Amino acid sequence: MDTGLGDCRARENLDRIGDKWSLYLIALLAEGTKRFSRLKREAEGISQRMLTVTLRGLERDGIVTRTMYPVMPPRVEYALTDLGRDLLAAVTPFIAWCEAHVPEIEAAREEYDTRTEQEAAAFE
Amino acid sequence: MDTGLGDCRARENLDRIGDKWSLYLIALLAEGTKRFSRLKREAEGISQRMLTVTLRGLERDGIVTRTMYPVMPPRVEYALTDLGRDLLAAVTPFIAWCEAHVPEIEAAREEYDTRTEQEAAAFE
DNA sequence: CTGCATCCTCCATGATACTG
DNA sequence: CAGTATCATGGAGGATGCAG
Repeated sequence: MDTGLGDCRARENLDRIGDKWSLYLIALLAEGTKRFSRLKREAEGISQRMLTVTLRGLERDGIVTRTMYPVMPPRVEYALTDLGRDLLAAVTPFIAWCEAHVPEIEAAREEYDTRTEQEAAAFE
Repeated sequence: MDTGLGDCRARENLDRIGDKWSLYLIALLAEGTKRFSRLKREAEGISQRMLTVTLRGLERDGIVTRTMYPVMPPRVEYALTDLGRDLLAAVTPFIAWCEAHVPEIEAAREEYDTRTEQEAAAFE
């Protein structure tokens, strides 16, 4: 089975998704065009700085568009591009997988942790 | 569109994939059971430490199995679990997306960079 | 061969304060 | 409102040496 992951390029793009906020913001923008302040509110826990930085990266990659209205106070709107929507669609199966297997994974972790603890104890 | 990403759990699992080596190793193991030294060879650029650390994490999450043969010299084999194979299948669309859109993304980056450079120059 | 311990570096992220 | 600038920091990851 060749997954194409040996290819450096696929791994580079993982970074676009793998950071802390990108996918989250993409998901929020999938609901429609939103302003900076709204994203700030809805992306729980994000700092202003990381919101700016992450949006810049997404804009640079052609995943979101940034529209600035020269009014006072400023108004800036962000929206997903077609590329961005495609991306989200491609990641959806993974998101579904996560939700489906969360209990399984947590169980595996607990089982692993208790098992290794016992081994550590037996070592005494 | 609800992507389920607001859910903290989905974002936690992104970490399992989003790190530097996990998905790479999963892809390599999709080709079949492999020994530590072989993974070390095939995962180009990985350090011994990160190979160990990453495999431990995957084992803990129930994504790979670790089988140790008590011989001299040691022989340890890693293999994907069913859960791991499921995971890889779920991520495949994303990998395909990456390969399909690499040129598009690189073009967007260049366009963005030259555009912002011009704006910076115009600011002088 | 496989893997742990140690040390070290760098970068992603966060906190805070300031600005058009 | 939507940023930018600055500083601080934790943790990911790499290098190296040792061990069973």
